[in-house]
Amino acid sequence: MASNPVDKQPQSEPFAADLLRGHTDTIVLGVLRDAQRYGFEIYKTIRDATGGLYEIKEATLYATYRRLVKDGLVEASWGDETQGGRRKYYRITDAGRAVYRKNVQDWTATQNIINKLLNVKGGTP
Amino acid sequence: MASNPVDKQPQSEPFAADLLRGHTDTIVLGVLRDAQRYGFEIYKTIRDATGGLYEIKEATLYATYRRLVKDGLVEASWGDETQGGRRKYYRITDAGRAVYRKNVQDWTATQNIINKLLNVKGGTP
DNA sequence: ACCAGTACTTTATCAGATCAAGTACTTGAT
DNA sequence: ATCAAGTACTTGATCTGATAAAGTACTGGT
Repeated sequence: MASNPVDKQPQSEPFAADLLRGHTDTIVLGVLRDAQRYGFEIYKTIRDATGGLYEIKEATLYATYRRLVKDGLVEASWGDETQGGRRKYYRITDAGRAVYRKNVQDWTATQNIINKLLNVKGGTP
Repeated sequence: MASNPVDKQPQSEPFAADLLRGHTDTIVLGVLRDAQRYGFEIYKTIRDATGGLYEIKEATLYATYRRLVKDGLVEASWGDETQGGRRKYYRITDAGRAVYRKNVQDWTATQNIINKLLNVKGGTP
């Protein structure tokens, strides 16, 4: 009677972000490369950049911001929205740019490694 | 005086495997696609496939095997090395192949997403 | 006998992502 | 005026997966 529990296949459920684990810092640094942005703006930028296909959760991002600030890769300061609606702005530092460049390289290497490993075809031919 | 603490740059330290977090299962499934293998063999295959550049730690892999077996994606059985030197062999199941295919697709999508996000150039041009 | 390598295992720990909830303000609809 | 929804930020608890560190047990070379 088709009691098959494999039923929902929502075609494009928001991505398992765990696949990106370790890359969030780099993604945020990338978004900050050319302009300062406030936290929620970064969140929306990432969310919208993939048409909602992929989303990094707010909690994840705000934790990331804290980490990046602690490590000196970005600087933070409150905007002067005097009439309410506070926004905390983030700017990338020189150290942040250096780390960003390195991480992009590592990411390229990682892609190559995984692509290679996923093609491992068994013994020597 | 060059008291710069940025000194060591070992050219190619074994990779930060955390960059692959979430992909280990898929990599192992990939190695098992065409033949059954024992645990340590999988470990060496992965280690050697990248010339030692990248290594998934034994503890990580054995934990992965357990998880894959629990989820029915691989089957395990002891080899009949009667004179000692026990080896536990792993075989991919049909469910495992299905998951592998799906994961490879997800991985491709993930690459596209990250590559896109790392190129986010700011506002509309 | 000893050491290095093969082969498997367990326990504890850590970082990063997420859940769930909360605070506070603004704007649009009724 | 009030209410819901969106903007914007924050916190604490929890989960997963990777790792360190240690151990067991066997084999082959010196």
